Amino acid sequence: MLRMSTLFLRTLREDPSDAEVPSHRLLVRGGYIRRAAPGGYTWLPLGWIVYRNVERIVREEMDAAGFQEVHFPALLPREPYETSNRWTEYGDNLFRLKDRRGNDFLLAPTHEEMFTLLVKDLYSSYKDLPLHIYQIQTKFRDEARPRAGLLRGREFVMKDSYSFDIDDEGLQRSYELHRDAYIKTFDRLGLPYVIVSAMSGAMGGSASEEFLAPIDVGEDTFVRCTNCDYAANTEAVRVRPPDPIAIGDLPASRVVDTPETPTIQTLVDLINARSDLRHPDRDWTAADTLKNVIVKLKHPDGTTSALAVGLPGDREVDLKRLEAQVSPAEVGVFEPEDFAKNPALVKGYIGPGSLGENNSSGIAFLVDPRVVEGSAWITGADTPGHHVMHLTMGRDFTPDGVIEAAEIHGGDPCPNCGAALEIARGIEIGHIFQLGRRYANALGLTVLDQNGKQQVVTMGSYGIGVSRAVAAIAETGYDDKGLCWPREISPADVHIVVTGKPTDPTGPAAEELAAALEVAGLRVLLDDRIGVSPGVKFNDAELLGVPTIVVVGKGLANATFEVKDRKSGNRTDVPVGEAVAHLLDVCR
RNA sequence: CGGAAUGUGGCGCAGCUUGGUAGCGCACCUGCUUUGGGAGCAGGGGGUCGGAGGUUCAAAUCCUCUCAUUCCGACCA
Repeated sequence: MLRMSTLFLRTLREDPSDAEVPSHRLLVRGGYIRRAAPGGYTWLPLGWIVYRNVERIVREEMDAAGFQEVHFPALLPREPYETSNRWTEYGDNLFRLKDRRGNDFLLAPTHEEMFTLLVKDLYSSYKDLPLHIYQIQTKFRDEARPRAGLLRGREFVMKDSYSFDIDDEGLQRSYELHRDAYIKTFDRLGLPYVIVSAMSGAMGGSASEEFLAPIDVGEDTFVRCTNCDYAANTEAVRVRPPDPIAIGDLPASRVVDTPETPTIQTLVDLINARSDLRHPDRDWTAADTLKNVIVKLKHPDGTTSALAVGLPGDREVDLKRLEAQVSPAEVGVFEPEDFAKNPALVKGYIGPGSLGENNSSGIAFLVDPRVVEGSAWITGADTPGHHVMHLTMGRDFTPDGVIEAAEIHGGDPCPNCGAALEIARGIEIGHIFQLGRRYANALGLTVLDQNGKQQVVTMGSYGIGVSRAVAAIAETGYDDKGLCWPREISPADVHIVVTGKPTDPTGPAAEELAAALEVAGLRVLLDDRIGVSPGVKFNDAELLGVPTIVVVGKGLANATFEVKDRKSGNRTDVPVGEAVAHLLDVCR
């Protein structure tokens, strides 16, 4: 039994000034966590109970799926990460340190290498596969900007699992197995989620999905269809291209004099104002123009190259989407001195005439999927003060390829069904993906197949942010009074509030109830503090967020307890004699 | 890494412009009263004002440097 009189807890009446998001604010105010370092939090007794409840559910679901738990050190030597090239690729996000002999170590940000090596160490036959192993471990990432309390820390707990299969079909089955296990886990945690297709990013590999809890304070942007079940991370959205247009007798392209039109808007205004250029049926819009943006790609080997992206003028380049396409290269700004080095580029009037590997600039020219064969555009004429109209793809220019780099707008058509997409934010609570053979290849994980031949093992990698899930759960269930935990997560089933004078019979009655509930198997938090006013106790109970609150007070004169549901606020007077049965009913 | 803000008892803040005994609310301790929605009265403990250097008879306050934190952006399995 938890007793408020002795619990290591101090609730705060006011919000801490450094906490912005609700979960962070309420977890600190309610005495669940305390900040110990930037991006690092101490779990206080109530918080630790909540954390362990989440961890237990995750573990039970992994075990139920037949996965086996192992546990690695967080402190690891450099070599395996050197071999997989992540000692370099992880960059500044890796916590690095040296031992007394000057050898390099790291605090693991994730454990693909170690799992791969462990399996290599023990297994050597296809008969041993498939294998699914996991751990629940503290991870370290030197985030440039930790924020939002537990949502993005530099030290956090993650459940990471790995699957090992002999072939792609096996990997697919392992992936599905994990997907199902994740669905069960998040359902049990009471977390709402959307499964979105995602990019695999720096991890390498192919198929990848994220579980996002749709919450506005989340850092991930995703789209979902208002009609069908399509959902995707914005990086992973594939634009639905329009049908190609027969070129036939489309108007010939024509260069027009457009002085003082360095921006899309000034250009559109000018051509709409000129009778000889006006569209016969409607006004021209920014979407009729083709904007050509030059970026600089920084490759991992240190070299740079230029890339031109052509996209409808009503859209900006979405850097995240672009980077996901060009990864592992990074995207940088094409500086004025870069322009100076390439005289074929006329700033403000760049067009397909100069772009492309075989044209004057020599810069690779990739276009948005909306730029289909037969589509006609108003775009730069590569001469100062001039644009070209009716420039038609497939007739007047041919780009080097297609790239998904334009920003996604709410209302864009769904790639599946064509209905409108909506944009939402979410917290990434889980990520599953098919790693493939990257790590197995790098670290030499092979097994003998039926024919006695060495085969490289294919892997899947699956993560749940356990400490982040605590915050996400807090984030999905709170109100202006405080937290509201799902029962299985809550630090207790019942929070008993005792009111009245110390000499009143309420104290002993509450003790008796608490003891009886414990015997019945319920977890009890008893506010037995003496001399604390009822208002303080009520407010603390609501702040702490135990799902069922029992008030032992005035009603006792009529032999009743008051039972309150934290979430709905509904109150019921229950006769003392029926209280245990009633509460068991409520809590089970 | 760019932009902005903030560092004063456990928490929230004032004081800084115009240098002169470090203050308020909450929390904490003692006593009495109070006890169904963050009680009252009285008394009390706790802070070298983020750090270093400088100016000055005198620095929380002015100057320089520095560190840290938070927010926005960039970055991020």
